[in-house]
Order: sequence, then C-alpha cells, then structure tokens
Amino acid sequence: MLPSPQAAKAESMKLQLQIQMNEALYLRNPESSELGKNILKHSVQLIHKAGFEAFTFKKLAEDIGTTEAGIYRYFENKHKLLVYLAAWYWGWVEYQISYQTNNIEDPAVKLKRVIQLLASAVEDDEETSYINESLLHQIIIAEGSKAYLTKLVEADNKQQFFKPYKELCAAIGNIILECNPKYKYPRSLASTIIEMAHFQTFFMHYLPSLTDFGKTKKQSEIIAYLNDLVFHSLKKK
Amino acid sequence: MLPSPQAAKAESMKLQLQIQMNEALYLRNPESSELGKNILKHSVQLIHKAGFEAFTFKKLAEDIGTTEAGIYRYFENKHKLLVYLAAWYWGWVEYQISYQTNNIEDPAVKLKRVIQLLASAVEDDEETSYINESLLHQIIIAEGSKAYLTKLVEADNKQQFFKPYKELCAAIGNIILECNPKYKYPRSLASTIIEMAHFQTFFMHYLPSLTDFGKTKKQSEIIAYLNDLVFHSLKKK
DNA sequence: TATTTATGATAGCTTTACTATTATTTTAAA
DNA sequence: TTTAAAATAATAGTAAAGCTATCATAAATA
Repeated sequence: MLPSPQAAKAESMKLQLQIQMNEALYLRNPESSELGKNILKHSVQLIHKAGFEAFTFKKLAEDIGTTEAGIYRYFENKHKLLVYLAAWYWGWVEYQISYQTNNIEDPAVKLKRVIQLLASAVEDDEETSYINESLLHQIIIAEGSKAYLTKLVEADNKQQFFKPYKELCAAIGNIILECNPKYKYPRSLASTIIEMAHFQTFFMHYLPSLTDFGKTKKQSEIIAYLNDLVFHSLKKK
Repeated sequence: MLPSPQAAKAESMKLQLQIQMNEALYLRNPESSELGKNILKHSVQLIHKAGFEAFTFKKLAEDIGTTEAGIYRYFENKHKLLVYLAAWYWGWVEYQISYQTNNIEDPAVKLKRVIQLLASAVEDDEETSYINESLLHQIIIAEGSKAYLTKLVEADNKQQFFKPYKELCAAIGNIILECNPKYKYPRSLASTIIEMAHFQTFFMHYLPSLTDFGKTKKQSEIIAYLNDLVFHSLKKK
C-alpha cells in the first residue's frame, strides 16, 4: 500500500484516482456524498470564474442548488476549502509526477518531465473525478499562494495542511539530488521551480513585462527558461 | 530631473525621500495631510499585525482615532491601499538599488548587491518618512502578491498600478544583461529573483521544509542560494 | 419498521464594506 | 479680518458576507 496519492479501481472498470486528504481540512468528508462532490466541483468552477475574494458559500450554494448552511456542514469556511483544494492539487501533482516519471532512468530527463508537468496547462481527466484538473490548475496558479500567505500559516502548518506540498517539494528535491548529489539547495530549488512554473505563467498572461515571454505567450518558453535555470545550477564542473 | 523615485530636501536639512505615486491609486493624496500620513503609517502597522484579510478600515480608523468614512475619503477600498503600499515599496526598492549600486562598476557586484538588498531585512529609516520600511518589507513578503493575484489584475495593470514593479524588474534585467548580454531571460530571471527573495524568506520562517535553510534560518543562506542560482545561469562558456 | 443520518428550509445575528448627511473645524483667499 | 472653501468628525444607514441555530423531511441503515 502506497501512502498519500494512490490509485484504486472504481466501479465499471474506470481507474479512479483517490487522493488521501487530511481529515482536519473538512467537517464532513466531501468525497463521501453527492452534495460533497458537488461542493468540490462547483467551488472549482466558481473560484475560477469569480476569483477567491468574490467567492462566497452563498453563491456556491445557489450554483449547486442547496443552502449556505449546507456547505458549512462540509467546510468550516472558504479558507479551509481553498487549502483543501490546494492540498488535493499537490497530491494530484505528486501522483502525476511519480506516475509519469516511473520508467525514466536518467534523473535529468525525469527533472525535465517534472518541469514540463508543472508549467503545462493540464487537460481535464474528464472521468477521473468530480474535480476539473485543468480549472484547478489555473486556480492554483492564481490563488494557490493564498492558502499559506495568511496569519494562519503556523496553525495550519501544525495541522499538516501543507504536507502534500512539502512531500512534492521533497520528491522533486530528491530528483535534483540524483542529478547532482553535491547540490546544496535541493528543496529551495524545488520550491523555486514549483512557484516559478506558476508565477511565470501568471505573469506571462497578465503582467507580461515581468517575463521574456510576452510576445509569444507560449508555455514552451517558460519550460525552456526553467530548464535553463535548473540545469545551469546542477551542472557538475 | 530623475523620473519616479527622487530625493528632495525637507525642512531642517533632513533628506526626505519622495516616491512618485500613481494618482489613480487614491481619492485624496495621503501624503498631503496629517490624516493621510497617519493612514499610511497605521495601515502598515495594522496589516503587519492582523494580516490583510483581517485588516479593515473600521479597525484602522479606531487605531488612528478617526472614522471609517474618513479613510474612505483617501482610499476607495483596502485593495487599492494594498496596491498603493506595494507600489510605494517597489519604488522605494528601485531607489535603494539605484542609490546603493551607483558607484559600482562591475555588473556582477551590482547584481550581488541587488540580491542582498531584496533578501535582507530592512532597517527602518526612522526619520525618512511616515512609512516604516522594515514593517512594509515584511508586509510585502506576506501580502505583496495579493496586490496582483486578483481578478482585477488586468484592470489594475491598464491603470499602470504595477509600473514600479515592472520598472524594478526592467532595471534588474538590465544589470543581468550587463553581466551577460547573451542571456535570454533577463526579465524572467529578475522577477524570479524578486519573488524568490521574498518567498524563500517566508518559507524559511513558516514552511521551512520547502527550503534548505530551516536549521539556521539565516537570510545569508537565502542570499547565497540566489547568488548560486543566478550566477550559474549567467556564467559565460 | 424503527432509527439514525443527511439534507432542505428558514431565521437570525454580527461584521464588513460602503454611502450619505450634517455639523464643525481648519485653511486659505479676498 | 472676514469669508468662503476645503477637510474632518459624528452619526446614521444599507447591502452583503460570514456564520450559527432550529426544525421538518427525506434517505439510508439497522
């Protein structure tokens, strides 16, 4: 049995991905009922559409066709819901990485794959789950840092809410060390890759003069930049 | 006459730094009155203490000893105030950089100075202004990205609210090009340095396992990491 | 069939985010 | 110095956000 992200079979032979979630993130497990799944599904859509600041449980309830109080039975507040979605995302990304780099021997090729995964627009896995991964990816780019950039970081961190992010970071850090065991900053480089894959994407779209990709607006350029950055650092003398 | 950040003499021979602010950021210029200056001063303190989410104009008014309506005469809402503070900060940083790298010939030394400035805890300039630069620096680390991570980015960007950030980024990009005129990603590397100087600091304090500095928690290590990252990228073959 | 459990419907309360009105004070022009 | 203009304080009020509580009903389970 694998820890955290694990794949399990669902009815009708569909491969259903199950991300193991921290129970302290919710009041009632949203994956355990239709309403819960609807909360996840519609919150992704609504946050994507309205932005996290304008997103409210009332609007979400209207979208779903339930009541505000109904949502509150699942999540304490919208911050917890965002942290839940972020944790789900990090878990999902780590699964994608371990899955997609499974057979790759060369750690440098592995790391390139990781960079590509992080900086690429995700296609929705359609049948995989009630969560639209493509929208979620975009949400995390624009709203993800708000999950930890609060006065609650320390408390949330004590409750392990950011464990999936840390595990992802550790996993990437290990690939980095495989590339160059003497490299001194594997974790920081990993978090830099992750954050910059997202921020450079955001900047390219909305504040292009903070990047060098404003003209073409191609994600392939962000990937090229990150590869350049990372492999110059890891090059052995 | 220099554009944007300029130094001007104040009464009693004190050197008073004047950051040129975008007029669309405020309703009434906060630098033009005592109340306005108090709004800036106390908002920095209150955001630092309570965090941006819990920060309200009502609490700010109580702190200052004025009324909520009084604050609204200066700023449309707390988002605009945050953008104002961020713009002030970027302007101030650009001034610091141009001032502190003024006599340096070697662009590599210049760039090192820039990295040091961005990743260092700022000491408050005390007499310089009603804004506590040290607190503001900490605010920007924790809240700064919220200035642009909103559904308003495009509108705000059209109104040039992020010009100081862009100018800073361009200035650092130019130093990068002085180091290596063939480097392909000067802007993106500049925004990476800026963001990572802040994020790695935040992570080191609150989510240390996302970094390699958790044990010592020394900013000098962040500086060393960023130097390593940047100069490996800029090294000429 | 009885009973637990989840949901829906409704109400209500506090805080946030904001606007408007009038009185009063300060500043600056005549 | 008077007078008018501008800024501030005091107060009130509204709509929405953020949350809790209650009770009836429907669905799942024992």
